Amino acid sequence: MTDEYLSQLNPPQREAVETIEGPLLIVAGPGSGKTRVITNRIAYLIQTCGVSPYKIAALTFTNKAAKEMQERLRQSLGQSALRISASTFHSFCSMILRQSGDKIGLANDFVIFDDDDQIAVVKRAMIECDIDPKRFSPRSILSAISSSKSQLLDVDGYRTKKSNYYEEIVSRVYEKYEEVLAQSSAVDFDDLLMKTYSLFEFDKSILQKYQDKYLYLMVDEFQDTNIAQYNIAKQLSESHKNLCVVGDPDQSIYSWRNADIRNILSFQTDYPKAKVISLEENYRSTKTILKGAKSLISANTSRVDKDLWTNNTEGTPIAVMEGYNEEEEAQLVIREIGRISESGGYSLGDISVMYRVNAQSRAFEMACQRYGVPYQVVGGVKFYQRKEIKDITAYLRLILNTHDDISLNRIINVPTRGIGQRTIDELTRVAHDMEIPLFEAIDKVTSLSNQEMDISVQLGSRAIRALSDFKNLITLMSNELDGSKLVSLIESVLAKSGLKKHVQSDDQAEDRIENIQEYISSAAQFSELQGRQALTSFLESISLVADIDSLEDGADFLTLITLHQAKGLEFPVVFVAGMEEGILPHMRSIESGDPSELEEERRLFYVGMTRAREKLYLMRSFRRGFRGGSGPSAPSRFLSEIPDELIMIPSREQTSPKPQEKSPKKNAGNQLRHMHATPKKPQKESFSNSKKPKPRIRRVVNKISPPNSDPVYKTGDKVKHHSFGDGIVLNTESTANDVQVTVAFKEGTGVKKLLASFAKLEKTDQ
DNA sequence: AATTAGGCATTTTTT
DNA sequence: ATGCCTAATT
Repeated sequence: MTDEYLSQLNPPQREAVETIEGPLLIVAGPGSGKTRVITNRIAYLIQTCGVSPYKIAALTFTNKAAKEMQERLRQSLGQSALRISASTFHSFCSMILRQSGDKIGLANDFVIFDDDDQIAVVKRAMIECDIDPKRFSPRSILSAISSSKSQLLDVDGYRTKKSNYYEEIVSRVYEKYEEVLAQSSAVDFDDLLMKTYSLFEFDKSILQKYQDKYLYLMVDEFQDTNIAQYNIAKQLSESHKNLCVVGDPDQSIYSWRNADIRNILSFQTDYPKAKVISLEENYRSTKTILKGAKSLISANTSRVDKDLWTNNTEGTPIAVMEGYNEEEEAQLVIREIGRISESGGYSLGDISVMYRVNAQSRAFEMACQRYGVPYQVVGGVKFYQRKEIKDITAYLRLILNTHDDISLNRIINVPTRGIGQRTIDELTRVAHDMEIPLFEAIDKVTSLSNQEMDISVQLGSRAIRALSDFKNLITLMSNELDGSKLVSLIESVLAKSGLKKHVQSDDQAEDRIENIQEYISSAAQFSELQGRQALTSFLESISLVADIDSLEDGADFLTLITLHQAKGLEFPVVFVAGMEEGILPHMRSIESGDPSELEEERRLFYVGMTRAREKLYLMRSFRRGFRGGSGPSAPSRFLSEIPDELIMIPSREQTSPKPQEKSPKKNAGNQLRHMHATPKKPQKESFSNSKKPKPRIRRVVNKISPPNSDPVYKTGDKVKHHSFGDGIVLNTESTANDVQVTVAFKEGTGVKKLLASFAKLEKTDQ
C-alpha cells in the first residue's frame, strides 16, 4: 500500500517524498501538488520509515493550512495523525514559551498584544520619551521595531547599529516599548519568535530537548519566512539536519512583513549539501492560464526561471473586462457569474473574486446584496478588531492580568463612568512616578492620603469615587475567575461592566450583539479547561487566528478575498478585480521607486492568476472612487505583459446593456434565479437611502430561507453537518426569518451557531 | 470636568 | 466613508 500512494506521484514528487534525511529544498511551482507531497512525505516517514508521529513538526503559515494538513493526514493515516505537530510558527513558538519561557523570565500566562495594542504601546513609549507622536508616526516607528525584531536585533543590538537621527529616535522608543511590554507581562507577535530564539540560545539544554522531540522538521511557504523563523528552524534541526523547506520564490508576497526571500539562498549556502527538487508540472490550471502567468512573471528580472508545464487542456481565453466604475465592474462580475453558472454548470462555491485591497470588497458586497448572491468576505474589518470585541477582550485581559495597562486604558471609561482624560492623565503620572502599574495606582490613590504616598495627587473626590468603583468592579470580576466557567465569566463581565447595555444602545446594536454571541460561542470551546487556564488559552487563540481560518470551503458562497489571503487556495473560476495602475500595482509600490516593490506586486498578481483552474477574468474599471471623489484609472501595466493571443475582450453588448441602466435587478434576477439566490427581503435599494448604513461584517452571508423546508430542531437532537460532522443541538433561537441553531460538534470543531436554512443539517436519530 | 459634536486627515497587504 | 483630535456644551 506504500507503493500505491507512491505510484500516484510524478518522479520529482516521489523523490521529494522519499528524501527524508538531511536538508531538502523543494521548489514548488503553483499547482504542482505541493500539499500532496508534504502529506505523502509525512505518511511515508510514519508508515514506511517507522518514525513516530510525535517526532514530526510541520510549520505552516496559517492555521487553516495547518488544519488542512492535519485533516489530510487523518484521512490517510487515521487518528495517529493528530500526534503530528502541525501549526504556525507563531503558535508553535507560543507553546514553547509557555512551557519554558520562565527560563528567560517570561511569565507563562503572558498575553499577546496585537497590532492595535502595539500602536498604543508605541504611543505611550513615545510620550514617556518626550517624543511628539505627531512629528514621528507611531506606525512607522512600530514597523521599524518590528522589522528589527524579525531580524533578531534586540534593543542593544539596534542601539549599536543605529546610524542616523531617525534611528536614534526609534532606538529610544524601542527601549521604552520593551519596558512597557514587560511591565504588562505581554509579548508582541515578533517576540514570540525572537524570544524563542533567544531562549534556545540562552539555554542549550532546552534547545536540545526540543531537538530530540522534533526529529523531522518541515517548513511550508518558506519564501515567506523571516530571518527569525529561519533561524529557529535552523536551531531546531542543528543536531539532526532533517530540515525540509518548501517554497516558491515567485510567490513571495510578504516582504513588507519582513519575510526575507534571501532565506532560500541562505538555505543553499548554509546547507551546501542540501538536495534541491523542483516541482514543475502544474496540475491545476489550463494551458492558457499557465502560459499567461508564466509570461507575466518572466517580466521580473531578479528571479530564477522555472519550466512550468501542464498536461491540462488549452481551456478558454483569459477574459479582460472593463466597467465604467467600480459598481459596474462588480455588476459585470455578478452577471458573468450568472451566465457561467447557467451555461457552464459552475456553482458559487467554485468562484472567487480577488482584489488588492480590502476596500475593494465593498462594491462587490453591495452588488451581491442587491442581486441576492450569497457570499463570504474573508478578512475585511477583522472580527477580533471590532470595537465591541476588543472592549470585552480588554476586560478579560485586565482581570487575568492587572498589570496590563494598555487594556486598562482602553476600558477604564467604557462605558463612560465619569473617568475623563484629566483623571487618567493624573493617574498615569502617579503610576509613572511610583513605578507601578495603573491598576495599582488606582488602588493607592483611592485608599491612601497624599502624605501616606509622599507624592501629591491632584484629584477631586468625584474622580476618586469613580476610580474606586472601577477598582471594585475589576476586583469583583477577578474573584469570579477561578470559580466559574469561561462562558459565564464573560457573560458576567458583560453585565457587570455595563458593556452589555452600552452595546445594546449602540445604533448598530443588532450586529454588535451578534458578534458578541459569536465571541461567546468560540469561548465555549474552552469549557473543558478551568478558570485561568481557560481564559489564557482562549485569549491566546483569539490573538493567533487569522480571518482566512474561518473560510468555509464546501459551502455554496461566492468568495471575496484579497490576493494575499488567496495564497494557497484554488478555484475553478477566478476574477481578479481592479487591474489598474495604482491598485495593482499598488500606488505605494509605484511611488516608492523601488523596482523590487513592483516585482512583488507582479508576484502578487501571479499568485492571483495561478489560483484559477479553468476560467480567469481580469476586471478593471475606467473610473475609480478615491478618497471620496473619483478619477480616471489607467489599465494596469501587468495586462500588457500577458500575450494578446491568450486574451479575449468580450463585447460590451453581451454583458452590459447600459452603464446607467436604472433597474438591472430584473435582468440579473432572471439570470440568477437558479442559484437559489432570491433577494433578501424587499431590501433592494435600502442600502442606499437607509440612515442606518449596513455595517461591514466579517463574514456576511445573505440570510436567505428556502421556502418552508426547514426541519425543526430542538435541544438534544443529534445532527450531522457536511463539513463539521456529528453534533448535538444545544439551543435554538428564532430570528426574523430564520432559526439559529447552536450545535456542539465532535472532533475539535467545538460549538458553532448556525442558521438552519443554510447549515443543511441532517438529523441523525438515536 | 466629562461628554459630545463637528472638523481633519486617512487607508496595503497580516501572523 | 472612518477614526482621531479640538472646540463647544452640559
